[in-house]
Amino acid sequence: MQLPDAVDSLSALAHASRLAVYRLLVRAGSDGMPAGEIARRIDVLPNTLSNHLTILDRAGLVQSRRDGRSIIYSADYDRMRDLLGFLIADCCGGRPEICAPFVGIAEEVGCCA
Amino acid sequence: MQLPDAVDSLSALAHASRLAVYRLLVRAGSDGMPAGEIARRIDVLPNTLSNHLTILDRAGLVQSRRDGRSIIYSADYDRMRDLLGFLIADCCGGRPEICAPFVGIAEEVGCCA
DNA sequence: TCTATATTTCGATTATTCCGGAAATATCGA
DNA sequence: TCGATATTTCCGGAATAATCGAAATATAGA
Repeated sequence: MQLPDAVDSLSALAHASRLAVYRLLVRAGSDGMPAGEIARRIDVLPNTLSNHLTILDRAGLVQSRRDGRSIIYSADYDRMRDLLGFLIADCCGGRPEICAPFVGIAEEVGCCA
Repeated sequence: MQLPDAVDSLSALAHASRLAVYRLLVRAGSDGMPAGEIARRIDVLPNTLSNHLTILDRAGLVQSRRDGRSIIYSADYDRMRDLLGFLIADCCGGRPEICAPFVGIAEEVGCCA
């Protein structure tokens, strides 16, 4: 990942509604969730949500597929891993001790035990 | 970390110059770097950089201390760990397999071996 | 104290983003 | 085909952010 792409992803996530949408989708897993249900849960108008989803999609953070009348959105985990990798990689200027705290952060958070 | 704080941090990083500044600082380690040198390296005017540094500081991502006429800025690693933890924690909706790719990402990136 | 250096603050302009109403598009079932 | 549902697109105004010149503040050294 290059810096401009990282900025795009960070910008997409740097908004209360969009971050809430993204959290919802990563929790929904690969099943994803239709736009309408997202709108109800986050409590935003459908057209406003659509704009937010477009921004997340352009940033590569979510994917979409049509299922009948619904469009199902789901989180792109690869993109998140790339973004985290970019941020974590930044912390190492040849000094492993600096970013040692980041090793195994997933376990520390009580996630993916 | 709560969502509003995460949004603040993400917003602060969602700007090309500020992300570049932050990368510079995490590489500089705890020694930090004076504002003037940052401005030269990133190639932005001192007053513009000062605004960016204020934003990063308010987001809790950097710290500052005075040294003579210079003000030394340094990255706050705890805040970054909290932010990454927040994002990673999001990936686990009771489904450890979803975010398994994030476990040990630091090593994967070739960082902090 | 005076001057130079380092950084910040202020103020104004420009650019960008956010939001919602209205209309358009797509799909399903009758 | 028709009407209902789901979602997107278009467009305008309002709010927010970015940038820079100029002035202000703080420190060091002569």
